[in-house]
Amino acid sequence: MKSKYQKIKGTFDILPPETEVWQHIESTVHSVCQQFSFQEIRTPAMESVDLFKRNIGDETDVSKEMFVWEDQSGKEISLKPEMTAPVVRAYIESGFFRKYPLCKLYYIDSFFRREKPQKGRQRQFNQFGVEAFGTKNSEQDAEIILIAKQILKKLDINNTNLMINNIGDSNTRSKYESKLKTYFNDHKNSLSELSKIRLEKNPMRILDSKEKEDQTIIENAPLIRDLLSKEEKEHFNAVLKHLKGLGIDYNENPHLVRGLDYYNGTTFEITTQSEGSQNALCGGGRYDSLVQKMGGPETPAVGFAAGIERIILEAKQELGENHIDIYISCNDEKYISKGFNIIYDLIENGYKIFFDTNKKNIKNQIKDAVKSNAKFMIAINETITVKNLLSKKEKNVSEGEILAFLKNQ
RNA sequence: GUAGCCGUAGCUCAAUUGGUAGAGCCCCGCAUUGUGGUUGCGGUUGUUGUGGGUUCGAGUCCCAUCGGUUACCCCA
Repeated sequence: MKSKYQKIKGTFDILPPETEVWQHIESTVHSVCQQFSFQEIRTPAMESVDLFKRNIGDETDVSKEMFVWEDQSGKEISLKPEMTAPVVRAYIESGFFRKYPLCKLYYIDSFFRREKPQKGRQRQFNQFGVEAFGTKNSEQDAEIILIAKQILKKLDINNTNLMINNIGDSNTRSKYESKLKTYFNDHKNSLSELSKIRLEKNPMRILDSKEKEDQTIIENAPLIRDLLSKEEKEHFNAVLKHLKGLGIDYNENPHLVRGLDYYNGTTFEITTQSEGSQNALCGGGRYDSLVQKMGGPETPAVGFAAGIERIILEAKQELGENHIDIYISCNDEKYISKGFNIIYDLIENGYKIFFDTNKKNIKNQIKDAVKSNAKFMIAINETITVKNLLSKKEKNVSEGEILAFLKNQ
């Protein structure tokens, strides 16, 4: 029917039976993260807008995609577009850096970005992610990646590609950026129109260019790897060694750079091999300076975030049949309180029931019960009839005999 | 932000060069079947996304708007 109201552009309802897929993913995330003793964190849907502007950049492109408004007191508020900044805010505000010197957190949440919707990209979207605070050590990078891989494995997503890189610290990055700028400037005439614009705005983005004419230039571009310090190289090699030891395949991708300033060191991304431009399932890396920049103590950190919508596109999980144990028919007003007592007993004993509160006639209820895959039907009247819908046998029992009767079936 | 395609019953879709809007599925009821998954009969639902325009006449053409979709830009 034509609805008077419709959902906001770029949002979607998650309806049954598809809800089951979401529940499956969420419970997998909970169980894997908890196996690694990561603890769940939940933060408000909205934050002060500076939390994001200051930390993910004032640059127009990114910040204009936030949902921002002024509340009645004139305060600028934003729906959260990502989770790293809120987690860091909570981490500092709650003093977790003292309580948990090594602090391992995970989340599952909805985020909001005012982008043009397309496949795998909505205005309200869902991610899960993990963040570990308090150590610079390479084994923490590897554990984070292992968790990501393990969750995907538990979800039967195996045709993925792990790309990994080390982008150095902010010094290295700015040196690299100017080197890149010089290099691309020297080849400016062969660059695509698009990349000429990128050259002014964000030269590192050229490395991601899809334009054909850019590819050779990109191949021969200077690599950030060559600018890394000795420690950074050692750290990177150590991470790779851990991954090898775990049997996790990876591709070093020297062109994998993250858009935000706060990243440093290890960066990685897990992509699918399926077609489509939105093929990144999961992205993460180190952000050793963010906690301090946000007013906390110097605290190294590493984490990742993964998009649930895109994972669902990959998971293609079959929906299970919706099994009901017992279909309850209680059509006579006189016996409804008896019916409720029986229902309560059944629930207390772990049965899954469907109570037909719509009072159809018994014949249609039988059809309904069969269609719903119920194993038993209990018709409550003056007598109580328990019917085994598989064997088609039925028996009249007293209220006290129901549980025993069911157990013997 | 830019561009292409699309928008008909709850769902999937049909409607020949513009001529009064249809099918299957689902749902509901009745009957029937070896008184339960069969089969038959009947029934509900649409101002063809919305608003304008052209025309004697528009689902079909034009404009706008909203929404969807795909790609680009961007991507925390």
